[in-house]
This record gives sequence, C-alpha cells and structure tokens, in this order.
Amino acid sequence: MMNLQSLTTPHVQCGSCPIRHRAVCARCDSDELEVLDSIKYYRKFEAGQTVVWAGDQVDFVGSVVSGVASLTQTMEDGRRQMVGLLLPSDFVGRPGRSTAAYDVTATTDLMMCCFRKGQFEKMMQETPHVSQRLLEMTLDELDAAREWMVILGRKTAREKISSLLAIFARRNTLLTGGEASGRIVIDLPLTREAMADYLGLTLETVSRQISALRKAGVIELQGKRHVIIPDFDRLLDETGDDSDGGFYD
Amino acid sequence: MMNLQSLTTPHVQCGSCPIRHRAVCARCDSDELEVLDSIKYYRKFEAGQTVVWAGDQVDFVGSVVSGVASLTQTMEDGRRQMVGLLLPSDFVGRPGRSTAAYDVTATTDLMMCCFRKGQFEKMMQETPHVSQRLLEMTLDELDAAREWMVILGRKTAREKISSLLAIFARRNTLLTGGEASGRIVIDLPLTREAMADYLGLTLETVSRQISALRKAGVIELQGKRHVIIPDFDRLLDETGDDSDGGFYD
DNA sequence: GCGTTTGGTTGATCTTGATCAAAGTTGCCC
DNA sequence: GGGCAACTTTGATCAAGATCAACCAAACGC
Repeated sequence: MMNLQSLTTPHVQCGSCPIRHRAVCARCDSDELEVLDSIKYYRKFEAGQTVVWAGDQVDFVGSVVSGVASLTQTMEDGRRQMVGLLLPSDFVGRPGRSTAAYDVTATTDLMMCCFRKGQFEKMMQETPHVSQRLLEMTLDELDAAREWMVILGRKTAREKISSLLAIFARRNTLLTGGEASGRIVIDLPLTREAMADYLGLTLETVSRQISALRKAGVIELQGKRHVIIPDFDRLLDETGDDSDGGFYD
Repeated sequence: MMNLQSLTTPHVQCGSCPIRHRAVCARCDSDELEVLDSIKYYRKFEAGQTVVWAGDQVDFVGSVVSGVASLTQTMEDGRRQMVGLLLPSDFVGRPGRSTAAYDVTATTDLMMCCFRKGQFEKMMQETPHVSQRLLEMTLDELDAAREWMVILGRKTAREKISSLLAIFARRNTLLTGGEASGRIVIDLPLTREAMADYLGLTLETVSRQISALRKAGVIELQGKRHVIIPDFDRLLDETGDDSDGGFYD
C-alpha cells in the first residue's frame, strides 16, 4: 500500500508523484494505484519546449505535475491565441482522440505524469471513478473557458491584465491553502508575449498596461516577472468583475 | 420496449422525444429508458424568455430538443458576453452544482427535455454510460469553446461574422446528414444584438459587416434573418481559418 | 389606418489598441 | 568584461471598431 495523502479535497498525493496531481489518483482510495504505477511515466520539458504540435499523433494523456504548459492555436497567417493554460494538477489530452488539436508548449520548466492512452482508456472503462473525476475536471475547465471568453470579448486591455494577474494570484494562494486577499506575491509564469496570446492583445499593449498598473500603485514590480500585489481587493476593482467574484458550487 | 433509432452515431431517437437528443438516451440500448421516462419532463419557452437567471437555484438538468438557447454572462456595468450557444441535442446544467452560473435564455422558441437533478445524479452513479457520454459531450463543448476563443481574441469583425455564419451552416447541414458545401440556406436563430454578444462586437458592427459581406457577394439576404450562402467555400475563405477546417478524432 | 414598438441600417466622429520603430535590460557564453 | 540574444519598454502614428445619432421597416395593438 502506498502513502495516500489528501491535500485539498480533489487532490491526492500518490506514490511516486512528488506533488498533488488529481487527474487519475483522485479518490482512488483503493489499490488501483498499484496498476497505475506500472503504466505511468514522467516527462520533463524545459521552458519553451514544445510538448506536442497540433496535428501530431499523440499516444498519451497525462497531468501537469509541476510548471506551466499552454495550449495554443495558430492561424495560418501567424496570429496566435492561447486556448488553455495548464497549471499543476491539470489534465492534458483527450481520451478517444488520436491527434492533438492544439500546440502544447511548456511555458516554464515542466514535469508531466503521462499514461499510455490505450491503457488509460481501458482504465476509464473499468473504473467509473476515473471518468466521473475527469468529467468534473472538464466541467471546471469549461467554466474557466467561459470566464476567459468574457475577458476576451468584453474587457478592456487594463481589465484583461488585471484579470490575468488575479487568476495567478488566486491559483497561488490556493496552493498555499488560503483565500486570496491582502498582500500577494506572484512570479509570472508567462512572457509578455504569452500573456498577449492569452488575452488577445499585442505584447506592446501588455507591457504598457502593466506599466500603467504599476504607476497607479495597483502592483509593484521587482524585475520583469516578479509581481507584488499590495492590495488584492484593489486589483479586483480593476478587473471589471462583480465584487463577489461569482463563485458557484 | 421502445422504438430506438440511431440517426447519426451519437444521437438516438428515444421514446417520446420528438427529435434525437443525445444527452441521456445515447447508447442506452437497454431498457434504461423505461426508468428515464418516469422522471423526465418537457418545458417549452418562447423566443426571448429566460430559462434561468445566473445565481438562481436550479433543480434540473436537461437537453435542448428543438430551438436555440444561449448562455450569457453580464458584467455589472451591463456589458454582455454570450458564453454558450445550445442547439438541439446540447446538454444544459451542471451535475453537482445547485446554482446557475449563467443566464440561460431562449433565443428562439425552445423545447427542453429536463430531468430532476437528484435523480439524474443518481442515474450517473448507477450507469457509467451516462457519465461517459456526458464527458464526451463536455469535451466537445470545450473544443467549441476554444475555437470560440480564437474567434474572440484574434479575428477581425468580418472574420467573426463569417465564422458564425459558417458555424450555423455546418450545424444546419449536419442535421440533414450531409457535409457543408456549395449552396446553403440558413435562418439565423439570433438577433443582431445576440450575434454581437456572441462575437464580442456591437450590433452596429454586426450589421455593417453583414452588409459588407452581402455587397461582396459572399452572402445574399432575404429579409433580416434568412441568409443564402451561394458558395460555402467562398464563405470559409472569409473566416481566416485554415482551409482544412481542423477536424480531429 | 395609424401610432407604437422592436429590430435593423447607415452615417459622422472618437477612442482604444495595433502597428511600426527604436532603444533599454538582463542574462549568458566566450 | 564584452558582445550577443532574448525579452521588455517606450514613443509616434494609424486604423478598426465603438459610440452617438438619425432614420427605416416590419409587426402589432387598437
């Protein structure tokens, strides 16, 4: 038997995985892991490396163990839009599909925990927990995608940047267990260009708006990637969202 | 036993449902339907009616039988963004959540087939097929959401309109069984304002771009809602997408 | 039939963010 | 330490789409 240890509700620390990763291990409070360990493996990538190209054959699914990966779609004339941002514990890949629909890129050094697709699919058949958990995660991702659509379609550049910073701030404080508030420090896992691709802006506009938020005292910068948010509520005021944040369960 | 009749792969015509609706019936090639019929019911809405308001308690899930519904998010200052467009066979509601995250509105006359949430959730526990099918549908919706993000983030107004028309054209021809090509006729299920909310534009810009496409001969109009696409490939050229359309399986 | 409402079109002007261009930082390799 | 490359900032100008405003047309109520 292995050392299973719940961190936050949906996350489970399992066996050799160094960090919570909830894709498959979650709720597997039985010895399913024994089987898993013989079919899962790790892959490491450096910042900037491509994990898979859109259109490639892909024979694995997996989840992010540490670092950040992004899904991007590129139009034929080169315009790029990020369509997914994968933080630790997020799932990558689509069971039942053999080619990648998007480029997957490591935006920081990245560690993934992968499963051969065939075996994963077999596991889904055999263990209802797995597809139920996957459904839950996919619904969360869909919610995030919809929030993202509001950002892309209706927010100003300044609101977009503020929203992105708020997303990172929330994810950061989630990891350490608390709720986002007061003074928060984040290390941006994205270049200005990647932020632009996330937000549907140009990198120049991203840079200018970050400078503007700095001049307005909403954020402080130490270097280019290290951001201090002295007052999280002040940042939220800049996002254009309702004050309550709109959480549902 | 009832008359089960496969139309296209994932769709099944079942019992008293007038049209294919795949949320629950799919793959239920057994007598599960007997049970279902005792717990499902229909709801009808007129164009413009609200199905649920964001924040409301919701005690049902369901799928669209006929007509079109939309999910919209409204910012506190009134800016609105559509985040979901529900066509026949699409699923509405999130199992495991008791309040609606978005406004659901009938954009045309609408018929829905609903299940009490508690019973639906019980069914998901008991029948793995259901949650597997739901996962598949949710993944499709996530893909659509990502395509939509590219539209919102990176396309010009003209490309946005063309993309939306292409989406309707594809859905239309899917229903009649074929592949989209050549001459296609569609009835827009959305007002100019709803199209604007879909695309992150103003209604004036929508109107202007539709006029521009008409003047360019890409589309013909009969009245305000009836659109003729004389050459589907010509329309596709205007969407900014790669010619192959980017389909994966 | 006529005023009203709802949804749509068209025009003039303004604003935001894109584009083009140059220069500033930081880190790294030799 | 110097030079290069990657990333970022800042500036000047431009253009797409928003905004404000007027008008149009079909449907509806009475």
